Amino acid sequence: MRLSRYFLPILRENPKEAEIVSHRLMLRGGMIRQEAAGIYAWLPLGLRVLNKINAIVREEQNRAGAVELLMPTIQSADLWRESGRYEAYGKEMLRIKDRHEREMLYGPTNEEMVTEIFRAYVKSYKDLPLNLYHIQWKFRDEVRPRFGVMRGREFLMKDAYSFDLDEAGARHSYNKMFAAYLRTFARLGLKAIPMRADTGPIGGDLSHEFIILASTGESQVFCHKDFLDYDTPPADIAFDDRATMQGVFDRWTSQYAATEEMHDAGKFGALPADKQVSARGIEVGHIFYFGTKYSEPMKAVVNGPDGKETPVQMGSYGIGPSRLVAAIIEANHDEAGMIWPESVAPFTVGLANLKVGDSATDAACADLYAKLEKAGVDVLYDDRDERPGAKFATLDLIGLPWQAIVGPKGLAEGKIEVKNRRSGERATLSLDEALNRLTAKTA
RNA sequence: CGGGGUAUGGCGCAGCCUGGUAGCGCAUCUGCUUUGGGAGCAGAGGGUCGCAGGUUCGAAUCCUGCUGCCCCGACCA
Repeated sequence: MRLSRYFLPILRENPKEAEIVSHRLMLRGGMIRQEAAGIYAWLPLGLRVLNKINAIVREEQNRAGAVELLMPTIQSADLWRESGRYEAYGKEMLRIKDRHEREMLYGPTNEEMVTEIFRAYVKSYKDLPLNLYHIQWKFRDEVRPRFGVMRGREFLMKDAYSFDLDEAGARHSYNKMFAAYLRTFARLGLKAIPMRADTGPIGGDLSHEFIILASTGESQVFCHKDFLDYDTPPADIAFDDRATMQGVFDRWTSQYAATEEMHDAGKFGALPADKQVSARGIEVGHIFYFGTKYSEPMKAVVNGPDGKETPVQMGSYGIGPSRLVAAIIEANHDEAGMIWPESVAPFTVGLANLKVGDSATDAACADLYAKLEKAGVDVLYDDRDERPGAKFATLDLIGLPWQAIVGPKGLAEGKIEVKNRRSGERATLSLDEALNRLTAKTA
């Protein structure tokens, strides 16, 4: 992409409303625009990151056996009356009437609807287990939205729903999502720690929040230091093997880890002092096992092997991709701006032409740009007629992992500079060497 | 939902107390000079001062009502 033809509205000054670093940087970097309290438009750069996160989330859901569909944002109130949550959910649910005065709502979550879909088609235990998920916009009319997309009213959520015949099966489904979440967050460059959680209004008796540690986190969390060094389950792990999945779960729940609400100061205090981690955390995922809470009132039943109708055992599993964009920034930035992990970077390489109009510089840039594109590298070519300082500042701000800096001084020696945004490491290379390095990095 | 702020060009702000030509920096546009860490000079454009009433010869400024947005607390992917 040529920057001169892109839409990247960078702000030089800090917007006054942005209190936390991710919000500030997302506004400055032209990633989002606030349209109302807690409601944001995703500008091109922000959308690229969001889409990359979605792609990783999707891959890991699919790997764990979940099946993607897409449910609507608008739901019927009647559906929610069946589960009893239409009254229970309260003011956080945005209620709407259509032209026929029918009561509708903008979905804050989808347990009811997915249960309705399930019961309409699945009648036999032979069709289980089943896990359906979608990535869809949700609306929760928070009393006080804040921190940009970290706590928006409208937000994107990946929500998966598992259906099993019995509790043992449901636990396996839970464990599969548990493992998939560990993999997902690791691929996003985050160290997420599962912590036992309150089940809240979703209900149920088994629940974990996935928390990343960041100084600006909203909640206080406590955990055993060893978690920080645990290995992520490999891509080829046997998701369908119950013992293997239980092993992952057991290992990642073997040490103390809790959010403030579930904190047990006594247990935590019993850990060796050098293993006690007390930090701020950001919740980036939440999984629940809630049995027949919805299947019973909504009559989602299957015939078991014994021929009897049995309400299915359910669980739900949420990840907030829009919140993750902010969370990743909170965990990856410096004074100059964002520092994207390569897996979610909006572009992998920023190519800076330091002297637009200089024929040698223009030619070298055009050549490198074409070759990088051909090699399948996402490259943002800063071909604007700006001074070098402005280009460096822009590239540092938007945090692309690699910067290829091409100017007349280096070209006189046949060299360009390749800079790593995270380490600050610079290498002076020939065009070919630079091309090799930059394509190798994204292989 | 309680408490506290705030609203003036795209962004950041001053002006309001004490009513009288709407201003500054950045950004934008034009020209020239510049070009390896957010350039310099010269010129230009852009604002019914959140909305609605009221007071007044005259309101960004004073009064009343409303709305948006932000912050602090209790709740949440």
